[in-house]
Amino acid sequence: MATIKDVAHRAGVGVSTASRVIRNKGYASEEVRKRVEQAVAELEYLPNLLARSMRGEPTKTIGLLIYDIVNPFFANLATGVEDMAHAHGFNVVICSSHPWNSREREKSYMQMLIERKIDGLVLQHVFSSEEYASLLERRNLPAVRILNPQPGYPYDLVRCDTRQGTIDLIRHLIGLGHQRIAALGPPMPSFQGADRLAGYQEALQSAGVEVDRSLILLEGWRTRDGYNMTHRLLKETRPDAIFAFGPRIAAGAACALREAQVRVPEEVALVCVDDFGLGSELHPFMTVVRQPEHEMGQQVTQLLIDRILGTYIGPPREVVLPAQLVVRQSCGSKRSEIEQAQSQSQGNFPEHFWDDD
Amino acid sequence: MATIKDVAHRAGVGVSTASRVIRNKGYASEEVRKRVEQAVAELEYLPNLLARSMRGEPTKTIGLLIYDIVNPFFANLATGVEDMAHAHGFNVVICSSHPWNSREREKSYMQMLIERKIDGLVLQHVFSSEEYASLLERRNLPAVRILNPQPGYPYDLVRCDTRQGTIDLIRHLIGLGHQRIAALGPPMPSFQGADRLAGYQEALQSAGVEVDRSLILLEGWRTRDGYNMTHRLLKETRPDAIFAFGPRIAAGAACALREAQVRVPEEVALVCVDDFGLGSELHPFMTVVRQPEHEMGQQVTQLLIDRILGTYIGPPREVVLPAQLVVRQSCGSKRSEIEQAQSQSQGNFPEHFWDDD
DNA sequence: TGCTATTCTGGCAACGTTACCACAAAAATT
DNA sequence: AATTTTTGTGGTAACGTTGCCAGAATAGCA
Repeated sequence: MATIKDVAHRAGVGVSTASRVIRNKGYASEEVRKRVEQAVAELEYLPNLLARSMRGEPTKTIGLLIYDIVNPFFANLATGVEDMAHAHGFNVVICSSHPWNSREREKSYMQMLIERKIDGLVLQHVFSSEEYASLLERRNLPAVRILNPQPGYPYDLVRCDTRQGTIDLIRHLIGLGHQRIAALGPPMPSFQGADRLAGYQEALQSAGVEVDRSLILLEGWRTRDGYNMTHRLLKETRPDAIFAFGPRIAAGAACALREAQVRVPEEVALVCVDDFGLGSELHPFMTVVRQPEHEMGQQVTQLLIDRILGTYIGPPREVVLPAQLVVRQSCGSKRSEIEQAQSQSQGNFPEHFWDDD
Repeated sequence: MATIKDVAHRAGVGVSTASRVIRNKGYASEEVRKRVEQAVAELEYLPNLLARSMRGEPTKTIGLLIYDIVNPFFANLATGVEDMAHAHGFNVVICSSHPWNSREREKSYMQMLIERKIDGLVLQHVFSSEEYASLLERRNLPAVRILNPQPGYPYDLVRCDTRQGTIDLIRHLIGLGHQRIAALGPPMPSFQGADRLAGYQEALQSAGVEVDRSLILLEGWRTRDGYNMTHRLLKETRPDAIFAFGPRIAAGAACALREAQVRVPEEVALVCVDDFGLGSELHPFMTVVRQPEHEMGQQVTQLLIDRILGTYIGPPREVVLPAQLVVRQSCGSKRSEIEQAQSQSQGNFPEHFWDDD
């Protein structure tokens, strides 16, 4: 309610003077400074950021466009973005387009962010239309990408090397004695899926294990897909291990395995990419390879802020972070008494709970 | 970049006329209308919302202040808020104060939201200081609360009847033949915790089961707390069932039970309030009582928008939604062959996966 | 003392938008 | 034909802020 005018009036000074004191910029006598500060406190004055940014100043706000905030993966990303943004005095407007991931919704978000005069944009979405790129370029609004590159457009990008992560994970399985490792993923023109599939095949080949096409099922990311694929798989064969491309697939697989009375990890190992949040504390204590979501969010925001402030000008940068192998218990198997012994010796004791502070 | 002036100039009309066409309000000839629309399209003009709201128009933005967006409970809440907000043409700025839940951070968020001239505020936080209430009242900024009331302030409130939900849950356990039911929760001056404790005691008493103080442990909400409490509990006694006040406690309990080689649900049942997201598909397939987070988010936003638009003026309203009992498998026990038979007949087949579309 | 430099202060324009007003033209009513 | 009403149009002020400038007071230096 109170404006700078009110403050100035109450302090008995001009608006410019009040403004200077408030922003702590330019000359002001000690006497005046005190009076203005008093007035600010009494009126609980807070500047109107809208008016400020109308003068062309940055809004100190960045937009974050992600697929689904309910997915803990993206939620962690978002907090990483928020962390780094706050550290630089920026605020974040999170737009989670799911479950209305229609084109219309995507566009409306984009427009809203521009209308609000955000200073920059973190994008995870792959544009469904070229139109959006032009919307950004026209206003030369800095934008950076996380996870997925935008084909044909050279944005700064932060991603995780899930190919290598998958290799680590599969090698770990092979090291435990598993040979027939099934792979459950999404249908194939898929950026995230391709890396995992490639890592899977590479790890097998480099270990001299034959890649059996019948062990690869590519039907979807959802829990239900994991469930269905596993049942189909078990009808035809009995693998040593199952590698799920994502945690939801893995959860569906765990479900199906239990129904088929196949014990994890005694009869079949089960691993996946990305973690479970709370579920990591539940059976079968999934061995996973984690993407450092929080750090990815931080880094991509750093890149964006460099662009906004002009700290970095130049060709697009790409930051690739390593994935992290988290060995729990779902990968142990009868073939690896060594590993089992080790895991038993330390019991089920979790070194870290997911919500440790 | 392009302003309404550019549009007007290109269409060969005055700014007011362009404005009228763009907002589709007031007179404009067909001829002119067409030219302006053409100019808008060619320039990819988007109005500057900041300038608009400087004229005193609402920003069509609401703020959401919650504890932790990574917690799926709050994430679901947030999407509920977003859903309803979007349905009314409002946008949402999510502020997740954890892990910097210091007073300072809380205040900085509050100020930021006010500076941005949001139209209203959804609060989950309990103010750590009276100061904040005055900040809102002074600007008579509409605010509503979710989950926790603010002691001493009559805000609209949406909450869930977890007391009754807990009663349903405990009665279900008693119906299965469990008598010695342990309760694991947070230390007691706790709003959320109190309801659950009350429900627990009420259900036992009304069923004529004696409340055994030694079965009640109140140490904290975290996984680690659940883990520690369970170990301590098992050292002294062997309950029929464990009721955890929250899913993290339950996960810690599951962990500890496994370490102690106590099988769930064969030897001890395990249930809790609030669901697991992905983890609901993992063993022990937890029986829970769910709060309808998404609907709570929607409803509280509806209350807020009523206040913003002036659709409702009057005393504070309180909406209490029922909790929903979700029976899975962790509650079955040797004492209830009936229930077990039933649950076995349908196998582990999950009727709904958490990410079904 | 006079001169320049420094410190302090407040008025004014501008940012992009829309409400209001004035006016012109056309249409409808006497 | 004279009038009122409706339709169409553009200028201007205002929203709250800050940059710029002009000017006043003070200080520093011959």
